[in-house]
Amino acid sequence: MAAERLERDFFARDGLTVAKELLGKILVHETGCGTVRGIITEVESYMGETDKGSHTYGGRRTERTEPMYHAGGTSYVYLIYGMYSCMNIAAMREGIPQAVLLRSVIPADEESRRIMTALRLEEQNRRRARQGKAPYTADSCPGTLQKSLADGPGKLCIAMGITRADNDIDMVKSNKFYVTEGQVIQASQIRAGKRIGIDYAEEAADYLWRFYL
DNA sequence: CGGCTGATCGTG
DNA sequence: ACGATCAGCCGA
Repeated sequence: MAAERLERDFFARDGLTVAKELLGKILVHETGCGTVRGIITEVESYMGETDKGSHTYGGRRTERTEPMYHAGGTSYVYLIYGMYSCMNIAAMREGIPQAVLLRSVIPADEESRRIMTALRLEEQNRRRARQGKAPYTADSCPGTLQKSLADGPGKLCIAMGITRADNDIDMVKSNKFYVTEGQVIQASQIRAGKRIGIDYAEEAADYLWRFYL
């Protein structure tokens, strides 16, 4: 019944190939609230030390970027803007820091939808508590919260319960955090666009290295 | 549009 | 040690 897990050879390819191939695959995370499965619908490629948009541009191999230098299939989860996590999967092999940023998923089944909604509601209510506002209930929350569950890298991590505790995990070996086969995607279903949020990357900001269904 | 938020990393 | 920077999200 359970779909087949992606192995090392899948991830041990270049970052553009791995990114496009990840579309339609299923990200699986076992959380305290249950197992969440998300169909990957939007990704971006970060192509290593020569890519001005990458954290590893110019060979910045630091404690933070270390997971990108690890074997293809290694998770790279980092904190952005002081409040959100972003989830990447390393491509290629040890020493070559290419990676794929996961930007958007949709729930793969009803159970996953339930968990994602609960996790997003929980996060939203933490915000409301800081603002001194009454918490939402499942019924009183804005409809957009239900419809835009995990469409953005920060929201994806919230909805799938991904935190920095999930950083530098070998997703080929882990039993709690991995990727499986999913939908068959035709090349004609894949759109490409500019990567988001890297205005500082000069000409690299215009490369069409974002892929989505 | 601006505010939120804190780890990270280059610079002194 | 310090401070600018950020591969986002939300609400006005």
